[in-house]
Amino acid sequence: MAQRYNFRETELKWQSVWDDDGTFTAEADPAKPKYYVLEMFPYPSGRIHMGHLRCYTLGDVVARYKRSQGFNVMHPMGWDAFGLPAENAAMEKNVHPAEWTYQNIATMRDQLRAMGLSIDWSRELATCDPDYYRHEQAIFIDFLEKDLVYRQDGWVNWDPVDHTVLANEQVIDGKGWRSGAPIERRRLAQWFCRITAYSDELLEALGELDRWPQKVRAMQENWIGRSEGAYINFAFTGSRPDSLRVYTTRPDTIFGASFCAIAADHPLAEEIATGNDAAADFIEECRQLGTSEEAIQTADKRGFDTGLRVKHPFIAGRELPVYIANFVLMGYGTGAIFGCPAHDQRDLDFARAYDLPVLPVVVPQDADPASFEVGAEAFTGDGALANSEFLDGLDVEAAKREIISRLEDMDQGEGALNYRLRDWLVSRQRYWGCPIPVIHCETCGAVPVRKDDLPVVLPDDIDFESPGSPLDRHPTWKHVPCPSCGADATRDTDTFDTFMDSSWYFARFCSPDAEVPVARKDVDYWLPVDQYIGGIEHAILHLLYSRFFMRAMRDTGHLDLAEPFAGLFTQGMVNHATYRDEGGEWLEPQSVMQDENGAVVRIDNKAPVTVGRIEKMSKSKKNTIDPTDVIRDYGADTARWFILSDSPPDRDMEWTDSGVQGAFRFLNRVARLVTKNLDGLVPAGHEGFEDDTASSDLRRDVHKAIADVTADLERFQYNRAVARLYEMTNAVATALKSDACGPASRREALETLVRLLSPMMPHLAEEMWQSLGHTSHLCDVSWPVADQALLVDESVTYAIQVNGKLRGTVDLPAGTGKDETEAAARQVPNVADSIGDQEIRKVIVVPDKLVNFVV
RNA sequence: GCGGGCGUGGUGAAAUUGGUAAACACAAGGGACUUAAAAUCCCUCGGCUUCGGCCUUGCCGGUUCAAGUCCGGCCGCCCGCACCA
Repeated sequence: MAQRYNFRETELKWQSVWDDDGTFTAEADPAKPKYYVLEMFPYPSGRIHMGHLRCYTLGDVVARYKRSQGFNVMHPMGWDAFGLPAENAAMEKNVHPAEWTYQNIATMRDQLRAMGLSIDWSRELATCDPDYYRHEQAIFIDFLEKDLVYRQDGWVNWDPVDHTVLANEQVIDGKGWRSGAPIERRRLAQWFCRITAYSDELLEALGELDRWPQKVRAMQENWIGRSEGAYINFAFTGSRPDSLRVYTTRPDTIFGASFCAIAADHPLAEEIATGNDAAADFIEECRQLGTSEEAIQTADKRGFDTGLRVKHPFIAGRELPVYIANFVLMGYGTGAIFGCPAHDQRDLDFARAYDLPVLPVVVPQDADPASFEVGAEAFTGDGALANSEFLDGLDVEAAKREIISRLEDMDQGEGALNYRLRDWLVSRQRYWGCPIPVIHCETCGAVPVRKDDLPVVLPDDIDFESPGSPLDRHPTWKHVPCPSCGADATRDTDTFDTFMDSSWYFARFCSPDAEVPVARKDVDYWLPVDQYIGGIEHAILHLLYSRFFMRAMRDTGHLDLAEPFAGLFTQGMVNHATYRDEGGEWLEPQSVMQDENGAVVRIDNKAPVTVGRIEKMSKSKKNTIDPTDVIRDYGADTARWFILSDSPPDRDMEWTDSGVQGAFRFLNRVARLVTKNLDGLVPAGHEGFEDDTASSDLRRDVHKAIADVTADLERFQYNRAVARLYEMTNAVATALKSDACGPASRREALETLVRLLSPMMPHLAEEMWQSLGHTSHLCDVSWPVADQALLVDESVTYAIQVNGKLRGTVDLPAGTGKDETEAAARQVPNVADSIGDQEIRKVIVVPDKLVNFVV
């Protein structure tokens, strides 16, 4: 009996062949078209998980497929190696962060190698390597000189659990993105990247990223949050010489203004609070108010009358009260607004609470201006201006233009674009990150480290015993002379946000050994990344920062590129059912089984188990499967095949043991199919085919499969490609069972099957290719091309409809004429019955498709 | 509230973008081989049916010879953002 396919031996064999031959080592070659495939590099947390397996399998299919199409493919791998978990491990297990990190990298590299990925390992990098981060420090210094980074004292987001500040993007629902702890506000001097310098460019360019998911583009658009409006300066009454500057998107409603309001953090509010306990109490109250969604939605609109009054810019003698209000945010616009209750819901709620006037100044098209009133809901639609002197009768857009032009003439304001996007805070009070290459001197201020003195290396002897920043506590490291004046000075003891590390690693991959951050000729050849693959969770953070970084690197002369990722694919999550015992404790999938009645029970004591929701694999719910176990038990090809097979790659998928076994069965079936049919083939390399009916039919099936699978791979529809290959395998197996097909057509069928499978199950494909008598390696063989002549069928099945409903089918030779087709359709028995004695009013004939009788 | 997406068998899904709905797989059931099991192979598998067929893509309506697909209105679910002035 035929031996079972030995996946263990075979997979190891081909992995070392590829390795020894340097098969996947890429070299820049301007004569060849390049293709840069990249998956988001992993954080070395300890072991690879199913999300990695899915992501890297998807990327490897792209890489192998493009390679077989003649592209010069670069497919590198590296490690996003700085970050807090290494420090936590240091505290919990008393191991140095570097040691912990490099051990994890070693483990995970082996795990990835076992997947049989077509990776160019010669380009491997780790962001915690001084040879990597010295270049990041150099880039930062260049940014500093171009004013693309700056240091500023201000309110920042403080994570009290991770003991560090966070960027706005890292605060989710008012909580730290890693720790989940409620964020506190602190005043600190910190480094910022001037991402807002590119607000408009980052927004505009989204329109050209046509190979990005619509969803990600929409999310970035919202995040950048462009709005058009105006600044208006309201002069104070009395002797105060300055004015209150507000931002509004509805300057047209100025005649309906009944108050102004400022944020609790507004400088004016702080000024008032000194010497005014009631104001100070109110401000404190606003700060205490939770930032959670629920707190915001249920919070009443509340204000504190400062006693200050401002003058209405267009109505002589009209004065507006100035409140400190809990619904005004310091972080948007100027932190101050004018309130027009009739046309803004928040302003209306506030006006009702404090008994302020509600005067409609825009009336809907079909309403009577004399009687139109606003009740519980503000009117925010378009309409005609009213009660607004010179604006009366204009529509909203025209009124905006008019009022802005008047404000500008009076020098009391101007039209403006405003963005929600804030500058990116990159300082972190942590040890395991890239040191910020700046020295603080009492006389010279913040001075960049001289480039010759780079890298600023992290000290190894570090203590994690007490809280706070380990670098700041280090006895000697921070004490250095000022590079400018030579006096005693101190290093910046903060490190970079790790998103800095990942904002340019894809560029470093192009020239991993260069003495400069990026070698121009290499990035010019390889960038942009043609296909980038990763999780949707980076839709804003990593992807937005990287887009900023390329522009900033462009403007500091490192490269000439704006968009780093021409194509982006966001893969779905890997889910698994969850299990709980009678006590409600989570159980691992390995510890449950089905008993003889089909009920799910514990393996050890047969106690009943509750099967819960199918959820994202997570340690806390214990519903994880270790990819390495699957590879050990079934092989990498099986794991790859299964993860591609069931669900579209961008959708969530469910990992099931039965699905894996199904994939395993298929693999063995392919191996059996090839091995059993080796006898009686023409030799490898034979040209020409038999033209008998059976052989031609087989060849037609084979070439249709080539066309379909190729189209599916092009469009990232790997689940369809898998289904099509199942179908092809069934067809080939059936055809080869009889002796009717000729030896050349049989060889073509088997070889084509193996070639089409190769991007997804590369080891088995190589092995079968060798069994078929080839000395070349399949990964060097070009992708099959479908013979167009074989894609056309000799006969087609027509659908015959009556009034659009299917009533029968008929087989006719391809290209049959309309009249002949209609005549044949009338003969179909059920069709004649359906028509009965009704009059046929119309006949639609779609060539080679269908006939529709309309009665 | 704003933005994006989805809704098809027991399950994951497919439908060449308006042209035979449910391909392919998983699960389930039946059978063959075997002393037995594993492996393998074959058959059935949306609903109803008088076995001729008829009906079926969240709900209602529309366009069309023809709608899972396009348009309008509901209902439900998922994701992102949000007192953003």
